[in-house]
Amino acid sequence: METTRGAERQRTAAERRRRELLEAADRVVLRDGPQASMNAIAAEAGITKPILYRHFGDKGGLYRALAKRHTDALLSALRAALDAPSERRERVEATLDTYLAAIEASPQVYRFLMHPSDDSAPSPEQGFDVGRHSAPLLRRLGEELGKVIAERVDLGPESEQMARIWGHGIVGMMHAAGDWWLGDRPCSREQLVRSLADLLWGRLAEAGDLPGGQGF
Amino acid sequence: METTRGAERQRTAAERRRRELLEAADRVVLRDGPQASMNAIAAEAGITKPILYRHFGDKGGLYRALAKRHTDALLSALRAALDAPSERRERVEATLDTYLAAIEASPQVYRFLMHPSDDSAPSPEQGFDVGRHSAPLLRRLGEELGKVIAERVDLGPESEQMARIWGHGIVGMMHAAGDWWLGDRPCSREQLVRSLADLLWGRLAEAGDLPGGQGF
DNA sequence: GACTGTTTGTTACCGCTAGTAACAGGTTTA
DNA sequence: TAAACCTGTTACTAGCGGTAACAAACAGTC
Repeated sequence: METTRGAERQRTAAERRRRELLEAADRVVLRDGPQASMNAIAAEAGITKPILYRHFGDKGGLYRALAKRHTDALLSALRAALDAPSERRERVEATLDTYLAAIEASPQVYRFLMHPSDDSAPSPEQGFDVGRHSAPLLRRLGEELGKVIAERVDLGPESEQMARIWGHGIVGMMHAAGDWWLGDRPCSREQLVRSLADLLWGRLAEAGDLPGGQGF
Repeated sequence: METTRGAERQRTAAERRRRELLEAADRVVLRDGPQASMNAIAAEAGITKPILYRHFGDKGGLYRALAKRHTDALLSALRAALDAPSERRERVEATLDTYLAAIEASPQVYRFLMHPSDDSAPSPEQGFDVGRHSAPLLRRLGEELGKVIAERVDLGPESEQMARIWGHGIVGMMHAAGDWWLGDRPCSREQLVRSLADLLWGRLAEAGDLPGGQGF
């Protein structure tokens, strides 16, 4: 019986095809932005729409598969920075810098991951599904960082909840500052990293009021 | 000559109409989410599409007008909290709480403002216009907060740039944490506010390492 | 070799969207 | 009365995501 070997070969062929399709989709998204159409992606891959739909279900499926690749790559880079053997402050700065370097290196990828023109779920239900349409990458980063903080930092009672809050907060800080910085590039990356680390290190609390007007 | 009085009357009539249309759009967006169609909005207002287009140009124009109303409202609430006469820490907590209370009170509005299903600018150009597709509300909040910090806090040399960075960073922190919190509501608002303020007050730097594994 | 099922691919369509052209009636100005 | 303008309509376009129906190539089975 040739069943198993034939099936095997077909499966690997399908996987290779899928990779090819994802690479074609990647090129189109990098060229046209997140609003790239399924037609354009199919054309780039040299095929027609229904095949794309057979492989990925719907547009959201394709975009999710596409996002997962980039997200995993960024996440492992961040994990490496987070695990470097050095002082806490240095590790924080290295992590911030890794993230900023990544979004600086390929802003199109970043834009796709963060603002995916979100129609991944047409969502007929209208409950309190707020954040679900937000970029899932941010959530994932926030959760990961929260876990790392909970594992390594002593925050007293209710440590775990505070660690999760901080994880999401710090990731949000990094993201918003990076997004703004990437737009009009008002300073060097080093300066941005240092300023954000200073913020996390409590310089806001320490700084004195400026003369004139009420203090902050 | 009746010219001026007639023109006046017509202008105010047009403005009233515009307000009515915006209110109808508001209802639909609150009901259907940010992907509400122009047809649905026109139907809610009791008219047909071309009138909508005559008033607002395109969908982006309508959404921008709609967003401005809510943004202005939120912004003035935040400014009030930021100007309250009390200690810096209290003011920071009040501001965080004001923001979180607002998004808690009407998550649909929040979702519209933050994830506007961004087609406000079809953007034929494909330069480094990254953040432009992000929610403009966050940028505006970040800039405002940066200004406030620069005015009131003494940060030494290069104070202004650091203040802007901090403004965007703090707003991003507030936003990401709020977005996550609104999703699965893992703790009370007070606790969230306190934890974020603690983060800004440098507790991350002060906290000790947890035993086992490398520190953070 | 003939038969059957699965995979890969196509064309041609559906319903929906944003946006527009062209035209009809009412009111103000001259 | 006639010109100008505003408000509103119907009917259309082009493009989108998504699908049904069908054609060919290939596997394994009798």
